[in-house]
Amino acid sequence: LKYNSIHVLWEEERYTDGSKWRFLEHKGPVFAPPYEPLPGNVKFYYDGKPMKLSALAEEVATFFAKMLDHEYTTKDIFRKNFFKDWRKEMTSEEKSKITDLNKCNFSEMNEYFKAQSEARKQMSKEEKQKIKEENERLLQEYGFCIMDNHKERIGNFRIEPPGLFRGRGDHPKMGMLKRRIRPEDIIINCSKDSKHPKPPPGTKWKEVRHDNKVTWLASWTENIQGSIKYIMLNPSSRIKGEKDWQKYETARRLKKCVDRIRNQYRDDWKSKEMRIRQRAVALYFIDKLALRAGNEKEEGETADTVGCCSLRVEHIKLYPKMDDQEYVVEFDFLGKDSIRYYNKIPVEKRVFKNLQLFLENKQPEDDLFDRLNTSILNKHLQELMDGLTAKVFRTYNASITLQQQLKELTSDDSIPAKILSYNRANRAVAILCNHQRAPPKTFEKSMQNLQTKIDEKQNQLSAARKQLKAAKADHKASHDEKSKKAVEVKRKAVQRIEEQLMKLQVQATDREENKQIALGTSKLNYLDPRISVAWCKKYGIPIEKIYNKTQREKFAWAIDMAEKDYEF
DNA sequence: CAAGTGACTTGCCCTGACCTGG
DNA sequence: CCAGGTCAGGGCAAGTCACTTG
Repeated sequence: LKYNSIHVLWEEERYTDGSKWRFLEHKGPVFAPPYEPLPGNVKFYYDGKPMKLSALAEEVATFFAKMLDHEYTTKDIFRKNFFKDWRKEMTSEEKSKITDLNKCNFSEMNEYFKAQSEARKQMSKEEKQKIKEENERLLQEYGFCIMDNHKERIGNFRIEPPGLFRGRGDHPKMGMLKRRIRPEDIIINCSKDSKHPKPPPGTKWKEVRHDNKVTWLASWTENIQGSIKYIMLNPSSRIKGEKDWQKYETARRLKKCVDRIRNQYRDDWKSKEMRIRQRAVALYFIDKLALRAGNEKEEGETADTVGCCSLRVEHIKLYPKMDDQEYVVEFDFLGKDSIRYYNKIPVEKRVFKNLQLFLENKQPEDDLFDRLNTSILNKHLQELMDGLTAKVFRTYNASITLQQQLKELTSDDSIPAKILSYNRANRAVAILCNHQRAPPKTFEKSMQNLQTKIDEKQNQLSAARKQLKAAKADHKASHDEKSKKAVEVKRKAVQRIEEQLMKLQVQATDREENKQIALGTSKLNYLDPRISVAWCKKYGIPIEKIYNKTQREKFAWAIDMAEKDYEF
């Protein structure tokens, strides 16, 4: 019954004036719990002597003490930033006394927190249940809002607690104090005719506004980068789902005109104008390698990372010949989240010659594409196709790769084997997008455990086979019904063990191949879920094998829409 | 245009709840 | 029942991109 389906509802409810909702009511955010001073017996020592800290100074000290086991606290920049910000919270007396972080001893505090977390783990079932219930109550009260005619789950209704900023990679601001957010910092967004959220007793909101051109419910400005943080809805909400759907529809429109665009940029490699050649080579990289756009960043404010448009001379090396390949480009740079991108690829001669040209008379730290930035590139893309931006290529190439790989890899085999194929297709996309993860700390061990299980299963199998053989021999000798039955039983047993063994082996392969690759990001953000839904329907795979509960909620629209013949 | 602002998506990591096997 | 392992979900940092401002 299409009448009932989600996208029909969406079509009906879409506003044409850029407004995102008519009615919005919520309870406001949940604030971080207030600071609880340390018990008197837990001491901070300066220069070997115990020292009682003022509440504010103590609170900031505990942030550091909690992280003592972390590598961060050994880093110079982290320590320097922390100490500077900590001193700002000290009384003048403390400030004059505490002048050297190396003389600070937080270990008692650190042990106290460790003991606390240990105690939390040791809590009785009843105590744990009570906490769970309290969390559930908070979720029910603050975790939902009404947007237009729907009750929707809020994504993050808790305000971030104060603490020490941990940037990724070589971040110049690591260790700085993230200050506590108060009601006076919060802007509330809701509709005029709703019941407005109440600030905690004795406090005020910074502002209450009624802006239905945006989707957020509350916002505040954080003090590290001065950027705005938002409270928004959960991915399962209409407003997020609809946007997600649109994203994939844009990518599908790119599919229709990608040949034209590719021909265009290949032509542009020959342009008389440098800026056009640069634009064309950059677009080629974005398309072929799924690189990110690469906005400029403020130097010294963040870690030094780049994307396509911000690549520097030092990030690529050119090899006219390498092994048996010609015109090889070697990329080596830190991308988003300071994840290393390393790749060697052969390119077309024209691209290679252009790159040589771009490199002429430049220093390693100069921009590779000095006549290009993301704004220029996206303006160009917008002219090529309505709604086209650099990141659409990532979405398009990721989704089309999944679809192709599924066609290629799906075997006429058992369900576990099919799921391995799915994971491999997913993995191809993750590799394309360079989605990496740190190998899990328990990786080696868990591989070993799995291997042990496989060995055991193999022993079981040979034992079962022996028994089957014996039973067959027995039957040959006696030819009676009873022995015939015994053979059948043994045969079944062998079959079952074989299946179990196969399952374990598939699992081991999958895990090994996945050691340093993160599948989650592409699954959640780049792969048109309708491709996966269609694949499940086509091969009779239960959707639960591919998407867990949260993912099924996020992709409810796709599960509702896609039939087995869906084509991206 | 350059720089700044705002809104929204994408990304990796950690924690703690849950599950399983001994 | 407990210890150990796994995995979902939360947390929040770091991108993209449109738009405004000078």
